[in-house]
Amino acid sequence: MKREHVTLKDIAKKLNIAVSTVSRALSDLPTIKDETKKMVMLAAKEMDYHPNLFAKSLKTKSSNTIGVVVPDLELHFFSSCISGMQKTCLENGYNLIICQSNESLEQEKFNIKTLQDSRVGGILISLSRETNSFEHLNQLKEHQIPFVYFDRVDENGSNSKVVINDEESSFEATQYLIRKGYKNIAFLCGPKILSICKNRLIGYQNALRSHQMNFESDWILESDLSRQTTSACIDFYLGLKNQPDAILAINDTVAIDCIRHLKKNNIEIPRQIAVMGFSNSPAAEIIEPNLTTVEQPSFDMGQTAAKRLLEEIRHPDALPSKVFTLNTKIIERDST
Amino acid sequence: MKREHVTLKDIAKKLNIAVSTVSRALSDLPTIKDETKKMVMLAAKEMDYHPNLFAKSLKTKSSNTIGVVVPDLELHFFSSCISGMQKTCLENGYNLIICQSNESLEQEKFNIKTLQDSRVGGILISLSRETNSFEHLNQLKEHQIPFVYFDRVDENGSNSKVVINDEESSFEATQYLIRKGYKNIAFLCGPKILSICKNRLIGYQNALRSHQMNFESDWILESDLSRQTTSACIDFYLGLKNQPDAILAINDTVAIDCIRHLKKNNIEIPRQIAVMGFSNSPAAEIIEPNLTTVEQPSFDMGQTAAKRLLEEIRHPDALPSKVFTLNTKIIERDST
DNA sequence: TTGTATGCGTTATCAA
DNA sequence: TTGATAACGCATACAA
Repeated sequence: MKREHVTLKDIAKKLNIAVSTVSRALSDLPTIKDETKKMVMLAAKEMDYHPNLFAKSLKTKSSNTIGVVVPDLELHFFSSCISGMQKTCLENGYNLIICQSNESLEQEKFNIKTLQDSRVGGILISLSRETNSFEHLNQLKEHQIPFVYFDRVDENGSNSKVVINDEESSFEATQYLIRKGYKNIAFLCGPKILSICKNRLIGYQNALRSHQMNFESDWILESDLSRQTTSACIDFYLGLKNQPDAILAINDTVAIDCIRHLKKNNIEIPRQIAVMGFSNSPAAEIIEPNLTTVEQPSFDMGQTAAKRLLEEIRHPDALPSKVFTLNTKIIERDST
Repeated sequence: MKREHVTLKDIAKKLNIAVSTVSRALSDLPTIKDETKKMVMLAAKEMDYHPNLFAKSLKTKSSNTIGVVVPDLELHFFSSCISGMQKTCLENGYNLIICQSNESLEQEKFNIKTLQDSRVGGILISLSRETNSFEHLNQLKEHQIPFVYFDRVDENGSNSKVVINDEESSFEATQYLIRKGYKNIAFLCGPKILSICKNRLIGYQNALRSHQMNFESDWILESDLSRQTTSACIDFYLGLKNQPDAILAINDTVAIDCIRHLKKNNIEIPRQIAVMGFSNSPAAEIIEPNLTTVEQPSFDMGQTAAKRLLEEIRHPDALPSKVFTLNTKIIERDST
């Protein structure tokens, strides 16, 4: 059973009125008689009318979809952000087109191009760990496509961003460990090209300094976030003569890999070495010992970023860019 | 710096040829001189031409996006499926619009309507646990919108589906437990409205029967997949005089909640009670003891579903529906 | 308050 | 091999 889509024309024909009248009625414009409006509404419902969004977009030069680019959809942090975005977008009649960069700059460029071709109204992006140039993003401005960074941002870019205060959160996490009595606190960092990593490292260093703590440059290691590298870092720590008694990891994934590898080496946690993470993913509650971590409001982050982007879409070039800094909270569990 | 989009017209004007010629050149149609084709291609690249997909879709009545509806984006199983879909879609020049039903039928209906309004070329869907009617899906056929089920399917629907053999996988999982020497094997099921739950239950029952095992109806419980309910089910098992010595759970989430609650009650796993799950999520490797589970090829499932949908989009009403049954594998770990 | 006419950027049909 | 022109479905300026 074939059935063509019902159009404004069909409704107009049936009611013997003009297409423009139908359009006005359905767009809820003021210049229309209440009676005809009701009539049109009724007919539209009866005939199962669905507006053709392509025609609408073609005409108005604005679409009802926004694009998202995340490094890895399977990481809970990002799927939770997306979940938040999805909610606000749906509430506002927008759709989400989702892309993954797989941590590759090349792929990220391609994603942006695809979204651009799809004429999205705006873009939400969290950078890949390879992203060291921003031309593919900044050219969006020339095309009048607003975009908002979240979590992994271009610090020097003039765009709106939604972040946590990485430096401060990391400072507080480190301070928490210091107050717990740990003396040799290591920092297992991620790719320093990412602002979140760079800033968390700074927060860690500032905390140590302001509490006049021991410090060894060997305690600062950089993992590429893979399990192998993290394990290798742990092995390195264990081989040190001045072994750390606590490890602050760049995120929960790395922290959990730490715990697993430490346990494999029969290190007791937290008695011999404590471990702390970043993000408060569901896995943090599952690993044993349960992971002490800095909670990042991922769902909220997604919502905030989406809300802001929608505003920028609605007020083109009227809005100065803005940085939203969300609060974090230390969740104390058994790994410290 | 404002910049309007470059259109076919702009290229035509610059080269002093007709719009239709430009269109033909860029569409790689045969009826065109090689020379002009090259000329147009060059100009298009130089002028940074991006086709307007809205106009294209409006004209051709087909869009390059497909929709996905999942119950919960934050569950790793689903985000992994989506990751697979994303890959094949991207390779084929399609975009993904993603919706969450949040396990609500009402929301699922709304999602379908939204996707329909967006004129997606097709839909990939895994049902909510509330979905007991399929009118909102079957009406898609009248609108010529193909859709493919994955994982949580309508068994009686005549659509293509991508599934695992739930009955057989569950039979084998149960048999595995039997061969391990467990005598009192319980089955902690999910909402039986879902075919996956119903069929896994059948597989479990068949396995017990064909091995002439003990069986108590009290051993079959139904969780709504929430942590509280699962804990309550465990409490119920522990209160039984004929206590189970192994629990086969409907999925990893439930299995992990089982383990956590059993440990809270100082039950040793697997010595006193063994636990087994379904899915092989990352958390299965993190929980202690590591969870024995049935691996479901989620990424592959997403790819297979997407590939099939694309075929159905390309050959409207030419294809008979097809069921893809993917293989599972028991991953033996320490919880059994 | 309503109708007429035009154009958004494509593709497709027909002549040339 | 190319060009002129008509649609696709909608919104909107303008006329009535």
